[in-house]
Amino acid sequence: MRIGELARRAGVSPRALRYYEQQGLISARRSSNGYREYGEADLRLVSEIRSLLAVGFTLDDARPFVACLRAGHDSGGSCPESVAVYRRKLAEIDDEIRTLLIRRAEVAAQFTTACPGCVLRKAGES
Amino acid sequence: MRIGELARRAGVSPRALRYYEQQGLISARRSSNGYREYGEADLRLVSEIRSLLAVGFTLDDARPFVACLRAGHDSGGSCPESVAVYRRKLAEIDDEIRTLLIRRAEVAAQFTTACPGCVLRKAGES
DNA sequence: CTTGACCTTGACGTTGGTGTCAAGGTCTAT
DNA sequence: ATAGACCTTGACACCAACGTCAAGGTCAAG
Repeated sequence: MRIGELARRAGVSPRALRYYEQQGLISARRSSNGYREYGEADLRLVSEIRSLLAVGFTLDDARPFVACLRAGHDSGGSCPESVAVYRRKLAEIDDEIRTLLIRRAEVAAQFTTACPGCVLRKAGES
Repeated sequence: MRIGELARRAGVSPRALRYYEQQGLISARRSSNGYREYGEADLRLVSEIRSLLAVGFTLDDARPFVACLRAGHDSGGSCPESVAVYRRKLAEIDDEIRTLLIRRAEVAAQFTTACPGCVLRKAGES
């Protein structure tokens, strides 16, 4: 299939697919007229990439998963490198959550300090 | 005082101060040689901006706070517009926290689906 | 007079994952 | 032959808050 069909089937833009290729995540053989030609396995790769991006992974994070699938594993996340990325990502998310909780408290503190009493009243009164 | 001194006292770079000016947050009169000249009130404004940026506000968010101080209020957060920003920011942070919690769960779910058993073992085993 | 610390404006680089032209080649159907 | 649906590469735009040069003006001290 050509890039347009893969894009439709995977729910991405052709532009995105070219970008993934440029980043070395996917590849395509070329037909005689220069068009990219993809197989079913590529749809699989792109789907994996998409589901990872959807949960906040970067394309760089997705690399080991793609490699894992290409290596013949039936799951992109079953290789040691992917597992390492999973663990790192979970740690990163936990970190961000902690940071946000702290920040929320800091903002609330600044708020009450700057305008004691404002916090409990509705907007517009003060 | 000139830009360098204000920068040192506020703990920012001269570049940042010029940027704040370009964004309309602060202003400076010019001495005869073209140098920016600041007063103590400006240090106050910059400090306000900094403490807001430090907790994740954008420069745009900081605008009402600066305006509030310029209007003579002793706290940048005591004006209705600032209060509205505080509320909006708290809501945004809460949203981000919720999003991250959901994402954490999704990643963990993908992880266990992709590699059941990996989660509990140490890295490198599989 | 010259060093050197300060100041000026202007403009490009950073980060990620595309969107969106531009300018053109290819192929199918009518 | 021509419309139009597809493809190609290349390159700028985006968002935020600056960092970092470039190329030059200003001023006090030695």
